[in-house]
Amino acid sequence: MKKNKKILEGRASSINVAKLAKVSQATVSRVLNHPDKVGEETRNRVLKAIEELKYVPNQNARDLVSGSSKVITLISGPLENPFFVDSTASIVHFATEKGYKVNIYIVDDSDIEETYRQALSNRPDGLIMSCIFYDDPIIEHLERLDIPFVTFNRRHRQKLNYVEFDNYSAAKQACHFLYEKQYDSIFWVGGMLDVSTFKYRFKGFKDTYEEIYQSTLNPLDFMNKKVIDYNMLRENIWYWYQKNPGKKAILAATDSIAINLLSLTKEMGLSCPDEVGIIGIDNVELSKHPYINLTTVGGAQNLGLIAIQELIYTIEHQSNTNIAYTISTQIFDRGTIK
Amino acid sequence: MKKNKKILEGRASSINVAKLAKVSQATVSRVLNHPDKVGEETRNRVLKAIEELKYVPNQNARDLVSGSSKVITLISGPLENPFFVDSTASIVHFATEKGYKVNIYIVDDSDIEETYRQALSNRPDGLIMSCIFYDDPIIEHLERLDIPFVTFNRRHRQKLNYVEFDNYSAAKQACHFLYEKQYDSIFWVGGMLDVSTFKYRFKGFKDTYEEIYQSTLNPLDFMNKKVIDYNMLRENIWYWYQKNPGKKAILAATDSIAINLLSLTKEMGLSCPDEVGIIGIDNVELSKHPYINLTTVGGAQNLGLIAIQELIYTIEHQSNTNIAYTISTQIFDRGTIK
DNA sequence: TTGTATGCGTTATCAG
DNA sequence: CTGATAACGCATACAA
Repeated sequence: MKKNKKILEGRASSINVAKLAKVSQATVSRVLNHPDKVGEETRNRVLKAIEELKYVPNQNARDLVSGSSKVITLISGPLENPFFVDSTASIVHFATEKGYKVNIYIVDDSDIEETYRQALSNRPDGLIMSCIFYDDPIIEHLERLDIPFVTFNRRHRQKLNYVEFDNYSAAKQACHFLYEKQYDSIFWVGGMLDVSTFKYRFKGFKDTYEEIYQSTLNPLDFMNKKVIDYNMLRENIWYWYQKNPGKKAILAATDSIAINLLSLTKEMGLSCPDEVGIIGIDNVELSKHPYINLTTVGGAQNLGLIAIQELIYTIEHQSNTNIAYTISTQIFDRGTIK
Repeated sequence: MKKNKKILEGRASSINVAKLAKVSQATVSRVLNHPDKVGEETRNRVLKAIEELKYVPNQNARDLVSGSSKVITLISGPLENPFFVDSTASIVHFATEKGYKVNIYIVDDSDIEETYRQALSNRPDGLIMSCIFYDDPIIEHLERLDIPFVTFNRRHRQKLNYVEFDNYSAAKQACHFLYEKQYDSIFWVGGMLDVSTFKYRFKGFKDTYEEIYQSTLNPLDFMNKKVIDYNMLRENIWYWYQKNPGKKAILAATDSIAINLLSLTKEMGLSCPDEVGIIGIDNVELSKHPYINLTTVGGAQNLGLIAIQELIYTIEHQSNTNIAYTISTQIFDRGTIK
């Protein structure tokens, strides 16, 4: 008895509504989609039945008919990285605003195959991701599947649908900035070079360094690791710090790394910026907090936001033009470089 | 020509596969779901066709048949609040691990009606949320809809399916801690009392304060606002700071507020903890950063994680028992109280 | 082992 | 203005 009632109340379908309102199921559908094409009286009867049964249309069935799911799949990097906090927030806000649901996956550069498989089986209307490698086979797959996608922060070698900072010149700006501030020695901390972001930021740094400092970059003065081993990093930094006289700064490939470096150096007993300067790239929100107050280089716009805007535009206009944004950057001169 | 090929490649259905493999559609379905019930030779033929057409089953259609969607809807508070960063990360990780997709909505205590409507129309297998009011009509609705749900951080008056801190005693602990540290004057910054978290934390503070300090709480010594107006807050804090002699501290209802207060007081020229102590509640990850180093009271476990674990258990075991966790807390004595 | 037929909850087309 | 009816893509009971 009670169960029966529940079924009718909670999981009511348009057929149940139709019966109650003594109309055909088609009419119920019309009331929802083309109310003006239904007689006033009939409409009210249906509306009342809908209310009474707490009827909620099954979006799955709708999607099946329409062929579109109104789902956008977001494959984000880990939220321990404040960059992805910022981008996730922007993406979810904008997409929701536009009537899309956001399916979120959080990945770690590892175990990503399975994520793609699962994500794609949901037939999202679009895919937005950041975790792509410079030579990633997935791109080919996506093109074949003919599903709109965009990458932000990182891009593929093929320059297909991406929104990125001008990574090369961002690092260049950082390096110039340190030079102008008369730093004598720079230590670089980055990530694996199979990722466009790290690849070009490192290149930008290396080229610029060798140009302005007139010497080739010492292999002991940088670290590019997939997963940063903070014990090893501590040792390397310590060695570099002891060896080099003068004014010293660490250039981190991302704000996330820089913020971790703030911890590390403090723990090592090095005060920032007095004994060692630290500068990042990205200009994440967290860097603006006065207790972090990280000097960094970044853009005025949120890459994730640009990417989702473009993706949705592509979806809704069935546009075929390549999404290609390279956002220029500037220095945000705050407290960790003096 | 090209288009035709694309259609077959990208959006192939089981019927297309069936044709190519010269079997019935049902057999294709069987190959996917019960491979052992299909002849070896037939199976291989189907598998080859699947491969060739890059066939991906349409999850929507599957859901429609099965009635279950493997989707969990997460309605989270804003990611500007680090508490929700932590919980979102835990929830997404765990749910994905268990084979669920996570549909994420980010809300702001306002405009939440529409979110519920949209979220529910997707027929998620479960709902996990934090944004509920103490007297929220949605609870009744959810119960009628018979959809598994759990709230974390906040709970409903009815004590239905929640995971929360012991908010009353958390605030009590904070207040006692300040008393032991010989603070003479305490300013409270919280949120609207129509939310269980703020309601009980404030109550815990007020009761404890009046008990140990032997005086009723001065109306000028606290602020409970829905949206914190930092200009007004600055004035109120300034007034309180000037008026009261002795050792002074601000007790924030959440770490998020406390971390903002770190900014505010710094901007006001008050050094923390020397001129004013600050203590929060929640013990978010960010509070552990040595540059923030916030003294706070919180639990060892992540509320979101407990909640998602319980929710999935409920879904998979069709359990009917009420989820009710009240997690006890402790002081994390760091740098913002001396 | 395999095929046929049916239904899941919608929307849309076509008659009436 | 309204009611049948055919898809949408898949899973499954039932036949063969």
